[in-house]
Amino acid sequence: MTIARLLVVDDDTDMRDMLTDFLRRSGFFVLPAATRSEIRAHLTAGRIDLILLDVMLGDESGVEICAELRREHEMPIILVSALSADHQRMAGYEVGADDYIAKPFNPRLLLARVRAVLGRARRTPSLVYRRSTERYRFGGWLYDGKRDEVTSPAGFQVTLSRRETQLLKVLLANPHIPLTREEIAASLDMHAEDGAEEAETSGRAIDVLVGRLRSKIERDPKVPDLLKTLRGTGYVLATDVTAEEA
Amino acid sequence: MTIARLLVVDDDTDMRDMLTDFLRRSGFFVLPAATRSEIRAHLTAGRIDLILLDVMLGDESGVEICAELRREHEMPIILVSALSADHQRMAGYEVGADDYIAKPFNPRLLLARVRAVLGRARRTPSLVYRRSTERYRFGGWLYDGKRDEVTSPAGFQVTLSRRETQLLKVLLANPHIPLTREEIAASLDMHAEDGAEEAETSGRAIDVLVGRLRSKIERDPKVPDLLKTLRGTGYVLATDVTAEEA
DNA sequence: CGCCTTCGTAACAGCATGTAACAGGAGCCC
DNA sequence: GGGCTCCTGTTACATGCTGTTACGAAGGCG
Repeated sequence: MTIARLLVVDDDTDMRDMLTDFLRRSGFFVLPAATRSEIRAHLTAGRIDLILLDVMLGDESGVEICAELRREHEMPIILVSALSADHQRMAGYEVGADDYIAKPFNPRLLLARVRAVLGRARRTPSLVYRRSTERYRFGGWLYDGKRDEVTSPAGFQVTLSRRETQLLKVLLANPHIPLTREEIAASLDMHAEDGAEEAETSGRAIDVLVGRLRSKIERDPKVPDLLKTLRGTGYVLATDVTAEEA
Repeated sequence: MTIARLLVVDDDTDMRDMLTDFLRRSGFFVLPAATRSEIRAHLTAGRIDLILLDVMLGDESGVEICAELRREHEMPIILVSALSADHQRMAGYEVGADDYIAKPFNPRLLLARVRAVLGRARRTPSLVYRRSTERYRFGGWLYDGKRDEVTSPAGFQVTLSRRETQLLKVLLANPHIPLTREEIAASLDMHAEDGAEEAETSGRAIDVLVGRLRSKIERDPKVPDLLKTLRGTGYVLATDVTAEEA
């Protein structure tokens, strides 16, 4: 996970400072802004992951600015406002806001929303559409879905077993997205329904499977940690994935 | 099997996120949508293999949308609804839905239906999942956010554990800004809420963690005190941080 | 200087993970 | 069928990570 860069937009100095301070102390990189032109300046200057936008910006309407930003940029926007009436909330969502928080808000709640929106956005990959079969390139490796073969960065062919192939596919479909063991197991139709109880099987099957895939796919020390372990959680494919022309 | 692309349409954020998340973790590529216009946008932008459509879309009727989509597109549609009465089920089928699932539904069942419906025509995608790299330079050190590695001023690589990495990120995001132990702990999702009481845990976890990070990062006596202690308060990263392009 | 608080850190215990070894099963060839 | 090979889940053990504890050092204050 990279460090998220937030843009806090509010023309009220106190509120802006409070928000900025709070979010900084919560581990975010925060840029404060008060006007439309400052927003533009920051957007031009560097990457922004999320905009916290006050609905009342002096004479300007945050909702309008939100709509405007939405037309030109992709990053998520959270609207902040003292107006919490439902129709106003709807107005926010309709112009494309990812969330709408009413003041005064619980700091914990704000954090939760920010993280939720960031998480959601992180899961929306940027796409490039082309025509192709299904060959995926990831971290130098090539997976050919038609032949069920994997080619190493050096050009060596590696044969994967059924389980290993299934696992790789699930990972390729979810790059950068953490997957728990349970989710992986479900995707592979492992430890099917045990009637009612979540028998949790002997659990370690996924670990061993991941280990086996690693031993075949991560031999190259130049591209390590393709498959990262998330302690207490599961695993992630920590590399970009590209689909290729056949 | 290619990776299927699903469009999940529901105006209820929670339900939509739940569905999206579940299907993604089951190996599908999922695009979420909440409104009629979002549906159109996604359909225009790229291939969709299956649409999961909620019957109640705010003011709009999912059934109507379904009929409309059917007139213009060929892809299969599964209607999802809290209304399970037979006549409504029939209304769904009559407008051309390929299946009709009543909420609340068994996730396994949903998966089975989706896979069944997908067991028909399919094309092939091409997509790119990208992720920006982040590198930060601080006090001679370099942190590579993509590889989670730290390089010393002398050029030696240092491996950080998960917690150490998290801590470093929070510090990098807040250079020169004092952070209390509580703030750090919150950022690391430590000692979550203990129900009601702020149990304060045994407290010293952060101290120990800081110590461990120091032992790895401050070995160079030429650049001491990167990580300063604020007695009675917390810690500060006492150096400038520069973000680098990948 | 004496007392109390805060901090640094070594040692420890619990636990999650990596992995080698094993055993049952499916497919295959003779 | 018998024997072989590969695949796959289980088990057992080694390793590394993480929070806790304990104790001594350092800081603060009268």
